[in-house]
Amino acid sequence: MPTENLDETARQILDAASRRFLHYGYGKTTMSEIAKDCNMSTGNLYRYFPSKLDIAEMFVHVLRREQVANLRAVLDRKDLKPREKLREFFVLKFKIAYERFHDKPKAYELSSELLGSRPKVALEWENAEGRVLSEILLEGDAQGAFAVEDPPHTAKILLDAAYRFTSPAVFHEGEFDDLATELNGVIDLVLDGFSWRAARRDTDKNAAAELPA
Amino acid sequence: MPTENLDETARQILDAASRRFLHYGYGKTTMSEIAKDCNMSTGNLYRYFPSKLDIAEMFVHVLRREQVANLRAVLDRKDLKPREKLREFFVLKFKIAYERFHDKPKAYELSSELLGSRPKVALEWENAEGRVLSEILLEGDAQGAFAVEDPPHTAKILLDAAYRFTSPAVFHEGEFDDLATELNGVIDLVLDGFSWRAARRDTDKNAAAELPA
DNA sequence: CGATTGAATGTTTTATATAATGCTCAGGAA
DNA sequence: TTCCTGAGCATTATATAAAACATTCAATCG
Repeated sequence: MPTENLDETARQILDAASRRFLHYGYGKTTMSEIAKDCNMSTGNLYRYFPSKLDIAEMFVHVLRREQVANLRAVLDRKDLKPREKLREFFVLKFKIAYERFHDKPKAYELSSELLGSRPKVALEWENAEGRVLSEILLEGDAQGAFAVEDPPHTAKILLDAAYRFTSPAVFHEGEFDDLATELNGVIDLVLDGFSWRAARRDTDKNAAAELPA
Repeated sequence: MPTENLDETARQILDAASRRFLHYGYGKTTMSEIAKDCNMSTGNLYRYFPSKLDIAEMFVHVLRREQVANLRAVLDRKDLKPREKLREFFVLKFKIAYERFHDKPKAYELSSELLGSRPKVALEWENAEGRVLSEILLEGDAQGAFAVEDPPHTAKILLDAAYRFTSPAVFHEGEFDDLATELNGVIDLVLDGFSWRAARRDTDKNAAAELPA
């Protein structure tokens, strides 16, 4: 699992910075500390990263890649039917958001800081996850579990509906189990919506078969 | 429409404070300014309100009452069917949240300030709106449009699903029309979910009728 | 010549001093 | 007794000075 296609020195810098970011937070780690950890001067850091913020961006980029990979793994599970995959996708996304907020406050602080000054990063993130979700929808559609005409659009709708539970920007105050129960309630309703659409598509198909132009 | 069952003097104080809150924001209005507007001393303010924050709380309480009344008005509209009422409820709630964020930044600031130190206020708010939504669901259930076993619980689920668009805590960056379109997409899916549940309940009923124990 | 350094620079954070503000209360007016 | 005042106290916010910081670049190294 190669971290990135990065120079050896750049990797070293990123590792040192990552350790400090996680332990002390973005604001409390200085460039000279990172440089000292790497036994080099501050000036040299700038040969590998344009700025401190770019180191942070690379840091969350790595985190994000892991998360998207975890979400994509749901797609490959043979033991789950499409509807179960959909549910698992959102429960996992919720878990990730909840844990990061509660167990890794420094990573949360870093994300906030970054998203404030680099809004594009959030968009890329959403798109990457939207693509995974679209694939789940497409697979489910092929197997007749969903009736999805425009997977990317429907994926967006679903991400909206689960926003409360999965957005890194929302403050999660309740207990994990309580929130998870509510999220499952939302998913139940959404899945029933898909059931209705699938059933209606079938009746339309039958009607078309009975009345060929 | 009596503002509150408040003392005349208390009303005067609340009015003066409200004007300043809206114009200058909570942080930039001082107790002595409010007192001066009312031609009284600062000390006297405390005979009517325990603290500045309590004046603010009363202020948002009044705002909230208006909003909940507007939402409740949807319930009484004779020209709308239950499903349309449900959609109108959420579109209106979205409008309120969007406009307050964009057109009344001071009121938004005040809400944030208050919700930070008085979390209970937010809960009361949610509950009041949940009650209105429950009534819509109950009415729709009676007319066969929805199949809702536990209206308060389902109301919570629905508020969760629309959280992205209706929460006063979420930053609304997109265009109004784009967000409204997405919200309607969520509602479409949710309504299809209700259609499925209603249809399923009917078949269950028929099955029970055909097989009387 | 590419890689690295570390002092110099302008900006941002932080520490400190100062002013403003929320709130209390002993007393006065009605 | 009820309502109100306004100076005084403790706290919070603002302005200012000092320190730390991110970033640059001419000079050095291998």
